This record gives sequence, structure tokens and C-alpha cells, in this order.
Amino acid sequence: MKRLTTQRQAILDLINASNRHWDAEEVNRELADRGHSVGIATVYRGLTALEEAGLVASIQLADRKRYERADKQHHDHMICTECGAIEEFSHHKIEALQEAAALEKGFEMSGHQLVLFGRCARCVGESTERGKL
Amino acid sequence: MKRLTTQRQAILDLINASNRHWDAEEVNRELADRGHSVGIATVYRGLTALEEAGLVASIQLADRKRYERADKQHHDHMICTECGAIEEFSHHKIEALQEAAALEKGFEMSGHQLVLFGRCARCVGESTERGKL
DNA sequence: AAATTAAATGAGAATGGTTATCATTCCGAT
DNA sequence: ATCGGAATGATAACCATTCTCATTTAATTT
Ligand SMILES: [Mn+2]
Ligand SMILES: [Mn+2]
Ligand SMILES: [Zn+2]
Ligand SMILES: [Zn+2]
Repeated sequence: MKRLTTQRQAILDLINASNRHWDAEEVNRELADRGHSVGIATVYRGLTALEEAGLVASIQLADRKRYERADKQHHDHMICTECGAIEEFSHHKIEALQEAAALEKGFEMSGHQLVLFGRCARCVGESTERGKL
Repeated sequence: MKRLTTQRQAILDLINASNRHWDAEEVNRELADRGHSVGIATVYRGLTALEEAGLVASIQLADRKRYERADKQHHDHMICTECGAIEEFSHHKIEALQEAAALEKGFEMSGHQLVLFGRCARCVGESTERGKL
């Protein structure tokens, strides 16, 4: 059980060849554009299967789930509330302190999700530009 | 504009009188049980309005949005993947380091969301009990 | 190679949380 | 009392995701 079919391979290749954080619909559309159209249900099932196999990683944002390559070290995300850009960062001290906080509550931590919201450098720069006019 | 109507007051009172993290449907059902039934659409609008007014706070979990009292100091959450319990914690160092990480990327942070997943003390205890049998 | 069997696919229906519509009701200000 | 902007509630619509099911694909066994 759990085959790496042509469709799943196509999804995996797409994700591995980029640094983006894809949602199911984007994967579906991009594959269609490339001529290897894959049914949307299959995309959802494929993404789930690939994640279970540890071949892709995901972040659950408010509305949609997004997938990215799994061959990067663990990191968290900052999301620009203005342009939607997703930046990555990792801070080992934060990770350590999370563990500490969990321990303190007798909580057996198995994972976490940290997302920072705000304006990315580019958006901040642009609005500053505009202010100068 | 933005009135504190009877319905919204009822929602607010309900949330303020508890330490729970309510979703819209729970609020709707609880108010109905108490005889002050409020339409589900009104509950959604009310919760949004109350949050905009700073009278309640919210956390966006994977599936649903949950609301809680706003009169507590900022905190983050640990969610038990076994029983669904939501525990709260706050760690000023984590908060500070988040700011630092944002600064490093030229990111103008306006908010964040940190959720730890795992098993709460009670669930860990229970499975240990069971192991002893 | 043919048959067997389990898993995967895809089209479309269904689900579930949330938002939009719209006629009606409420309420504050003139 | 009247007017006009908000709020309400029933319901439809939305949208991401999952489910159903007939069909296809592909390993495994004869
Ligand atoms: Mn990432
Ligand atoms: Mn809380
Ligand atoms: Zn931006
Ligand atoms: Zn628990």
C-alpha cells in the first residue's frame, strides 16, 4: 500500500523544484498548465500521502493548507499581511523554550506551529517610498 | 455604527463568564439552551464585531476559529491531540525572540500565533496508568 | 502470460465552517 | 413621529476539503 504513482511523482517533482508553499489548487492548476493534468481529488490525496511518507512538509494556515519541500531543516514562517509573501526563519532558542514551556505543564509536545504576521521588508519599503512623494 | 446589542451582550457575557475557547456553533447552542437563542449568522457577526472592538480575543485553529475572554494577558496555547484540551502559557523570552527574528528579516511584526501540539499531562498520566495494568 | 487483487484515479456529490443576501426589525438622531 | 443606518435571522451561497463509486492501474500470484 502507498504507491508513488505518476501523479504523485509529478506533484512531488513540482514541489521539489521550487521554494514555494503550494496549496492544492495551485498544484492542480500548475500541473494542468504543464499538460499533466491531475484531478483535484487526486492532488489532495497525493499531497496527504506524500506528507505521510515524509516527502513533503506542510503548514496549516487559516484558510488553506500549504505544502513545501521536506528537504529543508525545520523552520517557522512569517507571513506578510500586505502581499502574502511567506518568509522562513528558524531560531533554536525559541524551539528550546517551547520545549521548556511544555515540560513545565507536564505536556508531552509532539509538534508546534509558529507564524508571525506583519509587513515584509519590501512592503514596508514601498510604503515608506510612497510617503516620501 | 457598531452597536452592543442584546445579542452581542449575551455572547460577550457568555464568553466573559468562562475560561473556555468557544467556537461559533458552541456559542449558538449554549445560548439556545439558555433560552436566548441567537441566529448562527448573528453569532458569527457578533463574534467578529466583539473582536474588532477588542472585547474578545480569538485563536484560529486548523478548522475553526475559537473565541475567549480578552481580559487576560497575552498568551499562547498548547492543544492536546488526544482529548482536545486547550492549555495556556506565556513566555516573555519567546515573545522577545520572535521580535528579534522579525527584525532580522526587516519584518514589521504585527502579531503572531504559536500553538504547541501534544498530549496533556492528564492524557499522558492515563496512558501510563493503563500501561501499569 | 493470464488471472487475481489491492490501491489509485477522476468526476462529481457531499460536507462543514463561514460569509453573503435580503426582507424585516431595531434604535439613535433629527 | 420620522428617517436612515445597523443589526437580525432564515436561507442561500461559498470554498476548501473529503467522500463515493465506477473505472483504471499495477503489483502479485497462478
Ligand atoms: Mn517553509
Ligand atoms: Mn486562551
Ligand atoms: Zn509583503
Ligand atoms: Zn489531553
